[in-house]
Amino acid sequence: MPEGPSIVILKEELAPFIGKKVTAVSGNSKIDIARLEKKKLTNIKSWGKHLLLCFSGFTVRIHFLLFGTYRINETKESPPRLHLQFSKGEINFYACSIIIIDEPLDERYDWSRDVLSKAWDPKKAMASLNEIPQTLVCDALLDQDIFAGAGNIIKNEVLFRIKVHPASKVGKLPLKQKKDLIKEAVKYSFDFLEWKKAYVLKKHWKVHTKKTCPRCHIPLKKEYLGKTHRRTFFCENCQVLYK
DNA sequence: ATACATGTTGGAGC
DNA sequence: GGCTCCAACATGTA
Repeated sequence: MPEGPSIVILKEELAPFIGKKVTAVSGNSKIDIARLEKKKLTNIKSWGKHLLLCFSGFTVRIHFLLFGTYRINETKESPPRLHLQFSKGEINFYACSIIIIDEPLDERYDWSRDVLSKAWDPKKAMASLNEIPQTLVCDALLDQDIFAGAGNIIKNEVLFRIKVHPASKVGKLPLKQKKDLIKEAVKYSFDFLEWKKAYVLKKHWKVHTKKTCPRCHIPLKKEYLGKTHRRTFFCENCQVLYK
């Protein structure tokens, strides 16, 4: 479910509920659910993998982690973490992390860090990368403070596209590769978005979950790299190790 | 059917 | 304080 583009798709799917009043609310979330009762959903935003349901004076933040799911105008067997009933239609969230944010969102979120935001600022990303020369690029791409919304699929595909080995140190990357990293993190995220919408995302994976390099046809490596130990697919031949 | 996976947090230990 | 490791959460898929 997660990765930023999937959240953007959800945000778009939920747009018809903006301006509508919550007529009933329930769920097993530990947040003070009653606060949503009779409140109008004023807006829906996203920041990276965060879905933000805006109400007057507070925001409900949904994070789907690894297993979270949702249903719009239908339900699943399992009890919803949060059920929002409207006079026409309903939204159900399952197995996700939910919190209420009481401060203004602009104080909590730096929109220029969201790879899918219009406010995305590549210069800030470059400045952040320059502060972490010892970090491996596979970890840097998953750093939500730098590339909010990028996930493990995006990580693997971006590094293959720019021909950089995941265990390369950020500080050892030539300027060209660093610029490519930033540019492709955004570009691939938008490709991901379009492919996901068209239900053809997996078809376009070059290395993620793959066995053979589509470029040179040797077997791909699958290793658990970086401090996050997330599975990493790469081609030893096509992706240069800068260390 | 057992293990794993598009993710994050908090706590322990060093 | 910072870093790493680990458990916890929870569910569809192979």
